[in-house]
Amino acid sequence: MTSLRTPEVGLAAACCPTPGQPFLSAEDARRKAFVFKALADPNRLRLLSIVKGAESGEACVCDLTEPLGLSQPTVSHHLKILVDAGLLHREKRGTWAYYSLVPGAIEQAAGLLASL
Amino acid sequence: MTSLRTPEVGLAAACCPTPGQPFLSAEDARRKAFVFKALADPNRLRLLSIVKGAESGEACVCDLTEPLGLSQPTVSHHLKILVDAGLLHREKRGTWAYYSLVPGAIEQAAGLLASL
DNA sequence: CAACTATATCGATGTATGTCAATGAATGGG
DNA sequence: CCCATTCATTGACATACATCGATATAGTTG
Repeated sequence: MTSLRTPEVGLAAACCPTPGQPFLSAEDARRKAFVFKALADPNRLRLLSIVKGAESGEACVCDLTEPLGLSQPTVSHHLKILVDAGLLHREKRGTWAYYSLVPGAIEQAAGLLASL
Repeated sequence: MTSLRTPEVGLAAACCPTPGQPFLSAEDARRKAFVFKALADPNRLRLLSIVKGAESGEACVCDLTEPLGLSQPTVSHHLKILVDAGLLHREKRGTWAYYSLVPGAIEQAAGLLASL
């Protein structure tokens, strides 16, 4: 990605219905596609699944590297994409970075489909 | 696409919950990601939106080329991806190919998120 | 059968994406 | 203050993908 675009806020901007349009505008489509792009990778779905199923509701990178069989930089990369899409929340506590589901984000992403 | 893989059935195979697993299996993740991949493109979302909003519930390729500003081969390509994902249904009547939403497919795709 | 129309497929091309090894940045412990 | 640990960033590379023009296929009509 050239990434000179706006930081992209993910779900926060992709949830607005545009009633007057005959069909999905290019901008709305782009914003919604951005969220689905984050969901369009098996390893990212598994990351979401692990975080969702975690006892404490959160997981650090070191917990996520081994079950997926990916390198630490790769996991970090995927987590960033999920955070940018508004699906995961990142909290740094000491040396560790804890990732947790953004409340309601999954449901909101599902709602993007209903408002096509 | 190398496309020597199995034809990939999209939603039909991506909807099975696997209760015993600690988290999403690699295979389930792959199948679900396949559906989200189909949704991860702005033009494909707009195609779905147009078909959904069509009076008759269906649209032919010639109706879809102009509003998106894409070439006919490109539109055909995107439609094939949506059909393979189980989201659209294709019916050839005479010279025209009519595309319509697979009933319940959108809701089913949304359900994939709930069963992470 | 020939000509026309609507779609699909093919081949090429530029860009995006997933992945890793190497490196950098921040924190905590001796 | 140095070192170990945890995570993020960078650079490189191979693969996947979106797109188009050209071509093939199939149905329609003369």
